[in-house]
Amino acid sequence: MDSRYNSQQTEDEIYTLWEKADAFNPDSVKKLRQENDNKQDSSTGEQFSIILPPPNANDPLHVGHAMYTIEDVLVRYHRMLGDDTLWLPGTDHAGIETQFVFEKKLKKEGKSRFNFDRSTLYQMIWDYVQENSSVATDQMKKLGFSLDWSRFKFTLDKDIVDNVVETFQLLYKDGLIYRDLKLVNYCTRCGTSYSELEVNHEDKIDPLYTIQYGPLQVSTVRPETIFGDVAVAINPNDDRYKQYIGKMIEVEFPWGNKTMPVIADNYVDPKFGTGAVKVTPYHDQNDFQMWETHKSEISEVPVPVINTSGKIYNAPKKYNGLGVINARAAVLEDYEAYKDSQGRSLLISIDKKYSHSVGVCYRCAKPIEPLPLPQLFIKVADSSNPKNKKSNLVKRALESLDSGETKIHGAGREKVLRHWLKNLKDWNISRQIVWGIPIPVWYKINDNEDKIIVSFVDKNKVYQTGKLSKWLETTSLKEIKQNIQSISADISVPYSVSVEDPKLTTTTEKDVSDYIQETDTFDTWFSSSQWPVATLKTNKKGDFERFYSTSVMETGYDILPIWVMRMMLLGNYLTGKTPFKNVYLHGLIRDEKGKKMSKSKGNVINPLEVKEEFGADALRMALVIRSTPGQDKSVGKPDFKAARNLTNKIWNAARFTTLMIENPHETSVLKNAPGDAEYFVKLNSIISEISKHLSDLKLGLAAEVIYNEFWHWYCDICIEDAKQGKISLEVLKVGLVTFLKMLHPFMPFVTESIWQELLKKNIVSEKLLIVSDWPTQVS
RNA sequence: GAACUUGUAGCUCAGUUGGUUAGAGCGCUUCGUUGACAUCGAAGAGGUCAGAGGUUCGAGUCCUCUCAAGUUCACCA
Repeated sequence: MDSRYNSQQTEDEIYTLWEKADAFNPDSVKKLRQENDNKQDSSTGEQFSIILPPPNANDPLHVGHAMYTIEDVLVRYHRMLGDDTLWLPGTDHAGIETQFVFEKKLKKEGKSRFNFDRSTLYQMIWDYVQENSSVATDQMKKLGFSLDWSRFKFTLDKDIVDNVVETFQLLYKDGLIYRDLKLVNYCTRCGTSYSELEVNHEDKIDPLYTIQYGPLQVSTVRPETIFGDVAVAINPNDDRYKQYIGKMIEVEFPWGNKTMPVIADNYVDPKFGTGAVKVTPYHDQNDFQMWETHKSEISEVPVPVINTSGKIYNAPKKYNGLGVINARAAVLEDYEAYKDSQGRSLLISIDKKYSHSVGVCYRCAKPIEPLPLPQLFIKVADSSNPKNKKSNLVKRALESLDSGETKIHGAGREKVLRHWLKNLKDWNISRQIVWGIPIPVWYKINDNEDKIIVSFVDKNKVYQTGKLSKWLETTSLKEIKQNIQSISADISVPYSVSVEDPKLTTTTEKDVSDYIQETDTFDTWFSSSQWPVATLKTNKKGDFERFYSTSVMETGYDILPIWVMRMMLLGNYLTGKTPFKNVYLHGLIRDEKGKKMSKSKGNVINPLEVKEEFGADALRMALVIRSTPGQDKSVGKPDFKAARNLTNKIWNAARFTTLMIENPHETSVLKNAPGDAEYFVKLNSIISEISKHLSDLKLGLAAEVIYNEFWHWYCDICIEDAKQGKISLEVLKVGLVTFLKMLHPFMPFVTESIWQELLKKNIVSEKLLIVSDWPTQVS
């Protein structure tokens, strides 16, 4: 053995050794363990399973992914204990993320998604993802993760897709799906709507304009939405304006006059601005709410004035087609120039330092546009049918927390989760992108041709959009369907939920369908939220019964609401059982100074680079040692270096112990030295301590204890004592074997590599450390 | 406005149901190549555990308040 441990030389070789033995597959581990030392079956009969949070299929790993180490430590520990252990890998299609990246690529080539019909675009993205799909999985192997690759799943695998669609149908049957025209959070750059969880809020300073509004004055930061106004609102207790309540007022605009009612609503804060608010139902959430409650007082039917491209429409001609920012400028310019009949300006004042918070796209940071779109929603807290316990998704999830069926590990995160669950709004699951699972909803065409807007690429590869009725005059339905980009059906159009065209199943006529399919796809998180159920149901027969509920879900606390919570909603709904008994939420990885990592700061750690320089074991140990769930963790070069030094220490301790056993000196005692009994007492207490910490999911502590005991007890004291014959070489060997086993989950490569050396020298008998027995009390 | 988290050695952090002289890594000082490891060993300096009060035989650990930092949510015409 060399005097130094060389991680580069051994790691790949060791991983191959495990893979060849099929040591990650629970179906072969039992046999492997028996063969390992020709022993009795030492299975515990317990089951232990973790579903890997699927990384994006087309992205390389970042440090956050290296935290999968936590899962690997648990899995390796339980495998050695003799539990029936599964760690199931997969990757995610990451709908919006991936399409966004792909569109960037198209843009570079001078193209856009509007050049392609849906199926062509889908195929292009598919190919693109396939090209990159092995990046993430290869990297996971480099870090030593003992994932059962034979059970690998991709979120767009056909069986997974079928499963997700089936869930949707179930939800629909249970009355938990509805289609409604609501204001959704729409990003006009990404071209899709988002759920409330995907909107970030940023503080911004924008001018606040106060304008004359009939006899009242109102303040707004968004004058461009003024075309969509249908009323003015004041607080019911505001004495200044009481006389106007319920009255119609005449409002003068630079482009003409309009009469509208004054409504009274408690939402209006009399102390803010002038105490009067213009009501634009289709472009502001609060206005929408006010409109809904005061519908009977407002005769005018609101119209949207901003479209999904962020352009003005349904406005006076000169403004139509302008982008939001340009429209704002144009409106202001006109206000500045305009004088009313008495020569006064309608623009009263401008507060240039007005600070407010603006919802922005989590993906591209562009301000979110609240737009009225018909979308599909999941009722998260349906109480209309108390008999059907399943139907209140939120309640079920809360119950599983109350009963302890689901335990949350992570400083204070359970409270956060409960808060989320209690305040959760219905979940918008429609996304206007191609890269995802198509929604199995079909709209009836007959009698609704005027209510369905279609966009498609025509014969000449030109993007066309308009009412279906208009296009059917010149183009066949078949052709439109083949080249479809998107459709938008009015909320009044009847629809069926079906995988196949509902008409085709009942008619003998070919291609004379009376239905057209929704072009929206599911929110990626809708499929992700079924991941523990779907991966096990679509895998080897019996896997679901064998491994569900899973033992641990380990992920970052940042996706607690967006993912973990939703898995609880749907997992419980689908199976009546929690998808995971424990949720382990790791903290964010920060740099050595405790600063957040970001590309602009240049302090991002690439796990693969760390692996190259210090070895995978060092990376793993540095991340796990002294980590606590829910708490952020700082790591930097000194930490990797310290952990790398540990690999070398282990290597040398093994080397030297072997040397002593093979060439005992005169001072050595082979067996029964005076200190042996006391030594065993200590060793036993270490074994119990480490085992307890690992069973309790206290990995940071387990790692720290084993580090200290190995280095400062075994190496510094025991080896020195053995040199002087205070303890025997026999027990020193037992100690080495025990420590290698306990270190293995954390540092699998160096320990297995030493083990193979010891095997050659007949110092150990079990053939593979990875499937060896976890140490029990020695005597 | 609210909730949550954090405050322990120069730095980054552990501290397991309250229980001897409060720990680690890095850094620092002084020694040291005697059968492995200098990616090492030995010895050592360094902490009124943010502050104040309380519960207790006993508090870094539990409770209350104060101060500070961070995160998230809500509102924003």
